[in-house]
Amino acid sequence: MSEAFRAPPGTHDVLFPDSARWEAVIATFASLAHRAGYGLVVNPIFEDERVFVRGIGAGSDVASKEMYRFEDRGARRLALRPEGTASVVRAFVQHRPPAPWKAWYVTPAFRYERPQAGRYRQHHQIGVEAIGSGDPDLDTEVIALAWQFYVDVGLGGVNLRIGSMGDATCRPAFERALRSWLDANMSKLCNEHGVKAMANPLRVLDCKSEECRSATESAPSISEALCPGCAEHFKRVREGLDALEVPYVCDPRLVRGFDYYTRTTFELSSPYLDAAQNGVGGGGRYDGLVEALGGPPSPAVGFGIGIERLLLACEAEGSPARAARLVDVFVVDVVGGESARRWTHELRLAGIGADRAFDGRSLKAQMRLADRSGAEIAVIVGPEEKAAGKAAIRRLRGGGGDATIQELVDTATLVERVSVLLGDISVR
RNA sequence: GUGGCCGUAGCUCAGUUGGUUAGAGCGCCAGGUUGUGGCCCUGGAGGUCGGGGGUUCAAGUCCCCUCGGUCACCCCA
Repeated sequence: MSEAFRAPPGTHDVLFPDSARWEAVIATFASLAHRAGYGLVVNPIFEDERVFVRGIGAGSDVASKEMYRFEDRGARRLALRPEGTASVVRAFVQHRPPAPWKAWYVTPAFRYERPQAGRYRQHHQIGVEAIGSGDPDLDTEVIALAWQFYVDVGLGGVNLRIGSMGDATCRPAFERALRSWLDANMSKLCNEHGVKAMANPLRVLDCKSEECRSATESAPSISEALCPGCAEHFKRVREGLDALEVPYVCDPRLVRGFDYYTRTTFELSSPYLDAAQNGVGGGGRYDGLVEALGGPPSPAVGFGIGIERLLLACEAEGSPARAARLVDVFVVDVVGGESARRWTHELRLAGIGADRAFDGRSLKAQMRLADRSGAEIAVIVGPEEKAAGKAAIRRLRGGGGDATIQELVDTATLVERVSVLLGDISVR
């Protein structure tokens, strides 16, 4: 045997039946987004690296040291997408669909970091972007959509925090005020932020250390520095959420990692996960990003949710996983396989999930596989059935005890009979 | 990038102060039941003990190096 390869660090394979939860999560999200008028958008997984750098900010950790960058044979500087929004915005700029353009996506995202629980070099995000409207009701719609999604997948326990980061009118002044306050209070901050504070002053507010927490109690608050326009916008968003009875708390310290955010930001976290990695989704408004990527000035808002984190939270919160089953019928054929080939095909054409054994296995072995497949029904064809043009239909579960129900049917009515039986079972 | 912990069968793990052919449970395959799954019983396949070097009469066990995994810091989904 030659060397057995493994998936690269920070990446992972998801096999059935674990992947069944993925299918369910994506289907739930697709349905919700679709009902709200969001259409699927599929983007390239890599872009001109500047698409990401301009959006998330050259100074951010993600852009400065966590991107997977490479040069292709045409000497283009490319990068694997570290998040979803920038690519969707680039697509808007390129194609100019009628605004507001509402799109949803599911995509891998790549960041070169040291992997640990709940953090991967390739993780997956689902999300929506709504581009071309600054209406606060759109913020409300997007946040309510995110909230409803968690409810639908069985996570009633997530916490929603919202805040406003201001805009070009009021944020620069706030940053100046904060910066000078930090200058004066440098000694009270935790070790790391003593140094880092000047590079990105807003991040200090988001620090989890006790020193920074208590020190910044008296720091200037963005909520008091908002210009009238931003304050009004934020108020309207809160009113909208109140009206829809979406539970949230205002957090003036909420600071998101990417530079493109303006006005509304929000984050969802699970109290069942460790604090360091408890963020299960987040988003906000990014009114300047479209223009930064070469489009017309277009306000926009969106959010992204990490699928792996979401599933961790589901597990931690104990939301029940439904038993994963692929097929309803298993065809057992001990006379050569011709019947297995035919009946699996016919059943599938009739819309019934069907599987079979290969490699000419014994009856016992095939029955074992039938049981393990999770199928409700085994269709059995042996020499006697074959000669008589019939097939045995055996109930594999639910029947109760040893009194297993089995019947012999003419092959002409096989598919119909199986269909009726499955109908009865699902009704029960 | 920095640090802690851990590498024995597909999985979860035993393996006594170094001492014969390295074990268990689960899973897988087959048989018990020459036409019937689950439960039970029996048997089987599957391991260069992560890799390399060293100490020793003898290394899964001790030492060094290396690779890999995992958790945490940082940051984020």
